[in-house]
Amino acid sequence: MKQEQTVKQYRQSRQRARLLAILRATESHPTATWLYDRLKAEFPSLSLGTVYRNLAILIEQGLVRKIDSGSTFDRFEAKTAPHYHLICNKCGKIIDFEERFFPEINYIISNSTNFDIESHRIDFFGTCADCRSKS
Amino acid sequence: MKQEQTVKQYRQSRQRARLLAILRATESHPTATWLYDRLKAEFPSLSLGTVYRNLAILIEQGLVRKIDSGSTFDRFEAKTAPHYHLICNKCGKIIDFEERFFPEINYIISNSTNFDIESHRIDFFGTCADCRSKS
DNA sequence: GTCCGTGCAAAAGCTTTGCAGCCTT
DNA sequence: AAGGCTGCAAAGCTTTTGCACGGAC
Repeated sequence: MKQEQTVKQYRQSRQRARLLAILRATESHPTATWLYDRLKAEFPSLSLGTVYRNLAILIEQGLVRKIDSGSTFDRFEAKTAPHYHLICNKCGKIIDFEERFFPEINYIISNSTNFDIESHRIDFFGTCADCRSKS
Repeated sequence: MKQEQTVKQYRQSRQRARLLAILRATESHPTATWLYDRLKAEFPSLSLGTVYRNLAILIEQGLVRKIDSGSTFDRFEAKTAPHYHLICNKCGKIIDFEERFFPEINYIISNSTNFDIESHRIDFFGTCADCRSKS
């Protein structure tokens, strides 16, 4: 949350490199613990603190984004093209939706407020196909 | 998060009634602690647990909504007309924006996915007028 | 050699919950 | 009288942090 004024110099770290690789390779939007479990297979002595610290660094570098999914814990994703999220009310799964993007709404809103808009996020809530077929 | 199958019978509670009243009377999007402090003035022996329990009940009744503001703590609002949020990146303030609503995007997205969309939320991020004038 | 990154463990912060007694119905 | 609601305190969970050591540069 805190923003550094000076640009930090980061060293290379195998843990962080792999963390980013895993995040990029997965379709899901993992929690810190999930990433920890996954990474622990490669680094048996890994600690959760390292995962959080590296996630914070990757976020600061703009490579990763934190998602507020409405749960008690955060989810993360590697940042790619702008996209929205479909969040299932039943199972909590998050699905990316990249086919349509509405950049114009930033201007629509900017023009009718004295708020300086830089970005927006849209989350759609409903029921995913899996959960629908189960009921 | 857990959803009850059976419909619960709620009794009246002065604390809950006042909690909702305060939430409806405020323009801000308070945290649980803010509501606690406010309500404690009326109920000196109030406990934070009661605030959380009543917020959960009000949410289940559909009268209150929890907002994921990207902070470490939750914010709440009494549910009214559909609206979006302008969230200030500098001070964290949340401003309601009710002038424009885009119900049609639910259909746009529904039509190009097999996701059953019930609702959406849009949050705009940027800088509020106060913070802009300060810099 | 410097000092960032890591592991370990403790701490922090917000939220939830068990329990006994009170209040609503 | 039954059972939700409350206060109190303890517990729970996710996330953060202090410290000493190892690794990157």
